[in-house]
Formats: sequence, structure tokens, C-alpha cells
Amino acid sequence: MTLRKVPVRVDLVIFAIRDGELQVLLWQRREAPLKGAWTLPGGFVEQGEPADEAARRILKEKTGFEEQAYVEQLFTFCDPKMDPRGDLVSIAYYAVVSASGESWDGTFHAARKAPKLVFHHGQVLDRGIDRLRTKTEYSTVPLRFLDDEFTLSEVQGVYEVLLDRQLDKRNFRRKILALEAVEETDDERRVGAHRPARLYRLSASRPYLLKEKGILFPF
Amino acid sequence: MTLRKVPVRVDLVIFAIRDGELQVLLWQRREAPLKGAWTLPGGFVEQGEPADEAARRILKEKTGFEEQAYVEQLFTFCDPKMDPRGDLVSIAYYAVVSASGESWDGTFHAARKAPKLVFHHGQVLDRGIDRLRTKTEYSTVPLRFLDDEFTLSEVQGVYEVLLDRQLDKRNFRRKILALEAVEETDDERRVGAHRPARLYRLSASRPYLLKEKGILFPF
DNA sequence: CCAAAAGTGTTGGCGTTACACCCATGG
DNA sequence: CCATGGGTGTAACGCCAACACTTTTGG
Repeated sequence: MTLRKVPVRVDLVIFAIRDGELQVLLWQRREAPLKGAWTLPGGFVEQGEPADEAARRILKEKTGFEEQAYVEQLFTFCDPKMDPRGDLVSIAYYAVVSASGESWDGTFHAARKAPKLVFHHGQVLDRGIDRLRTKTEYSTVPLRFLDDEFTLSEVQGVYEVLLDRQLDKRNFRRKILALEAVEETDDERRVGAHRPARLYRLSASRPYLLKEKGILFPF
Repeated sequence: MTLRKVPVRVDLVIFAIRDGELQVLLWQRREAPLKGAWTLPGGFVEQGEPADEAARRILKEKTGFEEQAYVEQLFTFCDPKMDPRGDLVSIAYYAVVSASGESWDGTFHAARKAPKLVFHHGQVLDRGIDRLRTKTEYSTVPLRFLDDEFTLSEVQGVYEVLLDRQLDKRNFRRKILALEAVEETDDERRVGAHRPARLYRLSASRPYLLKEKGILFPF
């Protein structure tokens, strides 16, 4: 039995909320083989590089985001029949970024209506969507879709997109504040002819899991 | 930039409930280097073998269990500095087996009081315990600690061990039955001078996630 | 002064928890 | 007949969901 040695890839599901819907960054191959096919952004892990760092490196290459993005390992695909180009291991990650960036390497698509993806990438996307939905219920990951400072209405908007339903404003605000996941700033935002909105940021204590304090949803 | 090619390992956290506590199967090295050090059971993924199959193969080698065991991927560790013997990728799995097997390759230890493990294996164990606790709250994974047929008291016992607290018998039975995760058989079990206990099995429909039907815990 | 978004409390219903006794059996 | 684990119903409480109006601002 000879030892099997394979290259290691990381593949990324990069989520953002744009145009009021959950979107993912995809990439279209410009060369054969599979010219024109849609793929997830990804790349090979380099010599001496941990996979987590590779994921962040590739995220930065594709979107410009660094620390402010949330990155989490999703699942590892390791099946010799998976990729026709050869045997490899694919460690999938998902990332949550705020939509305020500009220079994307790729194009965003509605996550639930994405084109067919090559190889196992469709499975990766499905798992990413599923994990994100799960985390929406008991973690503060959804807050990473927002910029450093945000209004509670914006937070509610993120949750409404992720949960795909309307939420009650009073109940939502009471609950998100009770969880102590966000804290007031001294700033407010004024846009248009409205009452200004108080701005919030992630709590310094920043509880990642909401479970201990009760689950955020169902509402 | 030369492509980095590495061997792929799978490492397993094998859980069983024995002596009224959660235990894991560990293995003690008999040769240098690190003679006497404790490790998780594991092995290399072979040529042409998917990682999931490798995990089941190694589980069978170490415990004799096959289909009846629950196996789930946990996390992948990929860091060149992780293992002093060389660069590799370690895909960690956890497995849940009933304690009724016999020929273990290794020894069982209380999961929360395990000896110090080599390399990243301590992290793997911690993640395994954590994942198992999480799944206890909203999945039927804990039922895999039991044999094919089991009494509701046995089910309650498993949950009490995993949650580390006593549960109310009437509330527990009402809830586990409402979830339709188990179904009655025609058999009963008689042991000692007691009323016989009805035996149950996993439902044919076998809902894996309990969420849709409401969360099982908190009680 | 008007339009538009921000912000704020209370109540009823339902689900969860707490709780105690009878049943069936083997020895 | 007794010891042991199996099996069963109800009532109080607390949390969740539903619901409407006032405030602040820019134009």
C-alpha cells in the first residue's frame, strides 16, 4: 500500500446581502477545460500554509476583505472520483462579508438561484446555505453582513433576508438587545427626512453563541 | 510555487456510553517516537478511497461496528506545524456506537477526563464532545448509543448522561414520543422482578433533525 | 405641516415544567 | 406479599407572539 499524497484546495462560499437578497460570489472559467462553467472561488493551499490562512488569503484576493469578514470551515470533500482533473482534497469554507466592498473578482448571484456549479461545488453551496441558516438561529454570525456601525433596522433587515420572512419590530429589538450581542454607540445616522437612527456595533464581549442566553428564533 | 501534496489521515472520536458515563476509545503508542503517548484511533486514507469510507473502515477495524454506527465528519486540521512527523491533512470524524460490542482495539476513557493527547488530538476530542452535546439538543444522534431495540428508560438514561442532569420521566416520554423519532415494537423486555418494559426502535421515517418538530431540549 | 422611518409596552395563549401514584412482575 | 422499575395526567407559570401609536427629522 503506497501512501496517497494529494494537493489540498480550499473552496469558498462567499456570502453577502445585496439588493435585499442573499447572494454568493461565483466565478466563470475563461479557459478549457469547462470553459464558461461556474465555480466557487478557490485555490491551492501553498507550501507551509495552514488551510485557514489559505482561506483568508483567497478571500482577500477575491474581495479585498480581511479581518472584518467572518470565515468558518464548512466541510471537507475527499473522494478520488470527485474532480476529473485529478485526485485532491477540497476543504470548503464559507465567508460572510458586508456588501460595502467594491472590487469583486467574480460576480454575485442569488444564493438560492445560482447556476449549476462544477464538480462538488453545488454541494458545497448547499451546505453553506444550510449552515448559514442554522447559525442564524443561535449565533451572531448574521451581524457580519453589516458594517462596523449599523442601525437596528438594518440588523432586522439581515435577519428577514436570511429567514425569508417579516419580523415584528418591537419583538426583534427587545430580543436582540436582551442578548447583549450589540451595544449602543454615541453616533446616530441621519438619512432623508426621518428621525435619526441610533447606531450600534458588535458588543465588546461579543457573544458568538446566543444559546446560553436563549435562542433568538423562532420568533 | 510548487504544488503541495500531502498524505491524508482520518482520526476518529469514537463515543460509547459505558458505566453510566460518556467514554471515548483511545490508543496508546507502543513504539517510539512518543512511546506511551495517548492518541485517537486513526489511519491513512488509501489510494482510491473516499475519506468517508476510510473513516468507516477504521471504525470497523477498531471496534467491529459497521452500518449500525453513526459517523459524521467533524473538522479538518491542515497546518504544516501540527504533526512533527511531517506535513499532512487530518480529517476528523466522530462516531457513536452502542456499548454492546466486545473486541475493542484500544481502551475506553471518560470523555471529559481523558489523558492528554498528542498533537491536535486534544482539540479533536473537544470538538467532538461539543458537537455531540449540540446534536443532543436537536437530533436523534443520541439514539445511536443504543441497540436496535431499547426501552424508553434507556433512552432517558442516554440523554441524562449526555446532558449531565436528571430528567423528569413523564415529560421526557411525552416529548420523545411526540417527536416521532422512535416507534413501538411488539416486544417487551423482562429483567428481574419488575413490570416488563415495552421495546422501541428508531422510526422507519427516522427524522434526523428534530427542529422542525420543535427542539427537544431545554426541558 | 406632511411624509417617512425610528422608537416604545402590554396582554393573551400556549408550551414547559413541576409533581405523585398505580401497575406488572419475579422471587 | 414485597421490592423494583414501568407506566400515566394535570395544573401553574413564564415566555413568546401579536398588536398601534408617538417621536423626530428634512423638505
